[in-house]
Amino acid sequence: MLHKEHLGMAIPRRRPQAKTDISAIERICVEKGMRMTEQRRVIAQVLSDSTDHPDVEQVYRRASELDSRISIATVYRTLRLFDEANVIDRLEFGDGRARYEVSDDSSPHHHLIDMKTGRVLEFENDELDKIKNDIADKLGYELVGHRVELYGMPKTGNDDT
Amino acid sequence: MLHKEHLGMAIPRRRPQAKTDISAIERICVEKGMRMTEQRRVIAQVLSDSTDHPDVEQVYRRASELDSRISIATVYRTLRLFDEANVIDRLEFGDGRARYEVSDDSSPHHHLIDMKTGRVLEFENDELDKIKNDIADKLGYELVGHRVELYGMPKTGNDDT
DNA sequence: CTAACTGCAAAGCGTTTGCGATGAG
DNA sequence: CTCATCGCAAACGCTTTGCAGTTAG
Repeated sequence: MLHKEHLGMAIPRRRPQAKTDISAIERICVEKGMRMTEQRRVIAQVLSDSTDHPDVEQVYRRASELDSRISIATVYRTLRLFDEANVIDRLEFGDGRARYEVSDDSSPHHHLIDMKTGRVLEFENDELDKIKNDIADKLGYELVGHRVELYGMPKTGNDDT
Repeated sequence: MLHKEHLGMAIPRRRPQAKTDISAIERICVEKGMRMTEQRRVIAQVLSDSTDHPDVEQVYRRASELDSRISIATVYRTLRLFDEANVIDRLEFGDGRARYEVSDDSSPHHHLIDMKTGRVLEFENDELDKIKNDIADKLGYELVGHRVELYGMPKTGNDDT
């Protein structure tokens, strides 16, 4: 999993956020006229409790621990639903399966994938965000989405799990 | 939430590159002790002639036109081979299938996907490349790969070339 | 009560692979 | 000749979906 980072630079770790997310998700479900089933509540719980970037299988396993009545089909359906409602973000790190994280518009970030351990680090960089927008603008586009992923090998001296 | 639908026909928008690519690919094949079969030659030809970012199906179709004896399994195998030999780059724009382009170390670039037409624009940005490296470095990593994709909607007044 | 939702199992889709046949070196 | 490579079709891994039963509102 993701532990505290050792480098004190501008490396915002993921906020150990409170259950506000769950109610946020529930609120949006209600707003969109969706039914708040036990399964959705559990999956929302799992997502907001996760500090990593779980794939479907992982969400399924974590949800099953809380409530064994959940099927993986429902996990797939629910994750897609939440993604479309912009409550969570679907990530793809190139290994074929999707990963998810709770959306957080207030602190947009990107990912660096540790090619040795598979760990995923998050980082923010305002300059990068600015350049992205400038480029899109210069090309005549309004930026509606983006994907910035860095893949790196830990430098020697970098203690890793 | 990045779901693109019609990325089907990306319009050519790549700098015209010389056929030197073919010999470059052949050279590398030989260097690595691989056999230069007719199939590989044809696929290399297709790739270096492509100015867009064809997916496997498209490479298969274009190759078939040049030589009908090619099977899609060979296209998959060859593309993977070329990718591993770093002759071509595998791209993923989020629609589930892989796309390919001939590598060009001399002018690293990124992609902006037109969400309206599916067209893929390429752009270079040294500052962006520098920031990427700085971030990886600061996090304790050596950058071994990256993926920067922008998704944009054409601004009004954008002359769709 | 009834439309939305779920579980299950089957299907879908892009990609990979086992195997016997083929051909490059 | 011999082994890398090929074509074919079956298998694979992740994801979606049709259907009949369940449940939130």
